[in-house]
Amino acid sequence: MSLSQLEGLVCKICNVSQLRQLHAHLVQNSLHHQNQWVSLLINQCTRLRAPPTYTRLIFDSTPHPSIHVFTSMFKYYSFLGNVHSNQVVSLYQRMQCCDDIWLGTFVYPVLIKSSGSAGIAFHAHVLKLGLGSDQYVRNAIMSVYSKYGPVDHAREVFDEMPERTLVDWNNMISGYWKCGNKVEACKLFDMMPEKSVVTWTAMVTGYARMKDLENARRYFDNIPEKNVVSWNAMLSAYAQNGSPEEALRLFEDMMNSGDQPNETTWAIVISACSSCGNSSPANSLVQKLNQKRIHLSYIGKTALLDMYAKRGSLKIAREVFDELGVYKNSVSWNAMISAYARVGNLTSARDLFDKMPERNVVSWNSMISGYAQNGQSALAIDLFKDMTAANDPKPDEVTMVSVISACGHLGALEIGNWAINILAKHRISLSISVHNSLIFLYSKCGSMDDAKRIFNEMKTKDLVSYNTLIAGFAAHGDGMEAVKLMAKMKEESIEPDRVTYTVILTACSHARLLEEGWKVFESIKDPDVDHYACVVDLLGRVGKVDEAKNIVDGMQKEAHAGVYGSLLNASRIHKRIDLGEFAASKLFELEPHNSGNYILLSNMYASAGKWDDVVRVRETMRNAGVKKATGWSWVEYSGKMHKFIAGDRSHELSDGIYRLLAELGRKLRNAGYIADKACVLRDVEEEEKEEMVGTHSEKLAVCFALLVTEAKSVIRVVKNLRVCRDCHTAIKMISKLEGRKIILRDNNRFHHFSDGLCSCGDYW
DNA sequence: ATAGGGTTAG
Repeated sequence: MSLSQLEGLVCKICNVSQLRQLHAHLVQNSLHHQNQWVSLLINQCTRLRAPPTYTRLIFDSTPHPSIHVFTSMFKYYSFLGNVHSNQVVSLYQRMQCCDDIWLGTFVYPVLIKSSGSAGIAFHAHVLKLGLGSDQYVRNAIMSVYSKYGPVDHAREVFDEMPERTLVDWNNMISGYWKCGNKVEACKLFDMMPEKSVVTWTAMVTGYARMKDLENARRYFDNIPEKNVVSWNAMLSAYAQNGSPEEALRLFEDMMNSGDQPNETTWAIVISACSSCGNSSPANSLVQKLNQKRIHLSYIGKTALLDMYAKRGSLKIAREVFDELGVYKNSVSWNAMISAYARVGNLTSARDLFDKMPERNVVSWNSMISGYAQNGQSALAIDLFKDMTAANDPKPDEVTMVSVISACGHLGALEIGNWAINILAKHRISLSISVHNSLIFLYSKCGSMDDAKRIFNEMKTKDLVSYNTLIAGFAAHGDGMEAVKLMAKMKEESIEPDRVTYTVILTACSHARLLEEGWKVFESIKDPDVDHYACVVDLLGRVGKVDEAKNIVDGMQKEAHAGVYGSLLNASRIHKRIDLGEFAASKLFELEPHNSGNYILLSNMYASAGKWDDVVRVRETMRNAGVKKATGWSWVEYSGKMHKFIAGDRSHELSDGIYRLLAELGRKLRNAGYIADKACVLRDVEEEEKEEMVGTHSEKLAVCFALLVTEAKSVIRVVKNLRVCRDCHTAIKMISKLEGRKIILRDNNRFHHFSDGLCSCGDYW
C-alpha cells in the first residue's frame, strides 16, 4: 500500500474503531516505523476527536518519531485545549533529540500554542534560533502573550513587525479583549486597513466578555458575510450572559438564514435550553436532534447531560454520561458530579469524584460546593484541606467562595483566616463573590466591623453584597444600620429583591422598628409568604398580636409554618394563650414532626405559669413520637471545631468541663441565679436525672472555652438551635463572674455578652 | 500552517 492509497483510505474513516483497525494493520506489517504514515494517523485522531489515551498509544508505539510526528501530536493536544500542556512540554524535551532542525519554522508555532502558559518560555529560544522574523512563529509568540499576558509584550512584537498581515491585527485585537482592554481593541479595529469576518467576530466576542450585549449585537448585525462562527459567537454571548431565551430566538434566525449549525452551535443551544425558565425549549430541541439525526460531539453530549440533569432527569443524564465511555473528559465527569451534588446526592457525587482519573480545579470546586450547599460545611472544609495538602490543582476564587462561606456557617474564624491567607498566597483575584463571602464570614463570626470594612473596600457592590451585610445587621439586632443600608442601596440604584425584603424585615423585627418595618412591607409589590411571616413576627414582637392575627387572616396566599411559628412565638412572649393554641394547632397539622413547635407551646404555658399544661404538651409530644431535635453547640479552638451536646461526655476534656460547670453552678447560685423552672422540668423529664440539669450544650461549650483559652480572649459559641432563657441568664452571669466577652450565635441571631449584660436586650 | 465560536464549579 502506498502513502497516497493510505491517504485515500483514511479520509473515508469515520470513527475511531476503524482507525484502530487500520493502526493494528500497520503494526502487523511493521509499517508504523514509517513516520509519514504515523503522522497521518495522528492527524486523523485530531479530526475524529479520538481519546488522548489511544492517540498517545499510536505515538508511543512509534520507534523513531520524526518532527512531523511530534508536530501532529502537538496539534492534537492543542485541539483538546490547554489541559495537556504538561505532556506537550515533556514531549518537547524528547523532541530535542531529533536533528532535522530545518523544520523549526514548521514545528515551533504549533508547539508554542499547545503548551499553554509555558509557551512564553520559548520566546527567547526561538530568537536564538533565528526564527524571530518568521511570520508564523511571531504570530504564535504574540498569541501566547495575549492569552497569558502581559499583553504589552504582544504589542511590542506587533510594533516591531516590518509589515503586518490581517492575522496579526486580529490576533492583537483579541489579545486586548482577553485582558479587558476595550479602548485599545477598538482603536486597532478602527485603524485596520482591511477587516475580515474574523475581525468582526472578535469584536462580538469582546463585547460579550464585557457583558455588553447591545454592542456585541451591533457589531454582529454589521458583519457583511456571517459564517457559523459568527453566529456561534453571538449565540454564546446571549447564552453565557443570562439571556438563553434570546439565544434561542437568534438560533431560529440562524436556521432561516441558510447557515448550517455545527457541533459547536448545538452545544451552545443545548446549554441555553438548560438555563431556560421552563422545559419546553429543551423538549423540542431533543425532538429536533432526533428528527435530524444530529451527531453530537463529546462536548455536545456533555452539554446534553447537563441539560437533562438541570431539567431533573438525573437518570437520563447518567445514561448519557455512561454512553460517553472513553470520550468522557474532565468536563463530563464534573458535570455529572455537580448534577448529583445539586440534588444533594453527595454519596454518588463523592463516588464519582474519587473514581475520576484526572481531577481539575472544577472537580474540587464542584465537590466542595456540593458539601457546602447541602449543609455539610465541615466536610467542605475537610476536602479543601485535602486539596491544599495535594497542592495540585491550586484553589481559585470559586473554591474560596465555597470554603469561606462554609467557615461562616460554622463560625470558624481561625480557619477562615487561614483561608484568607491562602487567598493572598495564591494571589487569587478578589472578585465580588469573594468579597461577598468575606462579608458573610465576618458577619457570621460576630465581627461586624470587619464585615463593614470589606463592604466599604469594594469598588463595585452587587445585590448580594447588600443583602449579606443587611442580614448581618439583622442578626446583630442593628435595625437602624440595616434600614440605612437599604436606603443607600436604592441611591446606588440597585433594586432590592425578595431576599432583601426578608432580611430587612427580620432586622426591623429584631430591633423592634415597627414603623420602619411596616413601611418596607407596604412598599413590597407582591409580598410572598416569607414576607408575611416576617411582618407577623414584627407586629407580634412589639405586642400587636391581634393585628398580627388579622394579617394572617387577610393573607392572599396560603400561610406556611413560618407564619404560624411567628404567631406562636408572639403569643409566647405576650402570654396570649388563645392565639398561641390556635397557631400551634395549625403548626401541628403542617409540621407534625417538628419538635420546636411543641417546645414553643410548652414554653408559652411555662411563661404564663401553667405548669400542668407544660407537662401535658410534653406528654403529647412523647406520645406522638416526636423527638427533640439535637441541639449541638460548637466552639472553634486551635483550628478545630469542638462539638458539644447536653449530657454528652465524649469530649476528651469532659471531666474538666463538668467539674468547671459544677463549680460555676455554685458560684452562680451564690450570686442569685435560679435555674429556669421550664428547663428543670424538661431536663428531669427527658434525662430522668436530677444531676443533668444545666448541662445544656452551650454551657458545656462555654466551659470548654474557659478551660482552654486565655483569660482575655473572646469566647465564640455557635448553637444550631434557639438559645433558651436559662442559658441566656446563666451566660450573662458567667460573663460578669469570669470577666469574659462571650459571643453566642443561635441559628440567625447574635448575643454579645459582656459584664452581665446582653446586646439583644432581654426578650423573654 | 497562523486569527474568531463550544461543555462543568460560585
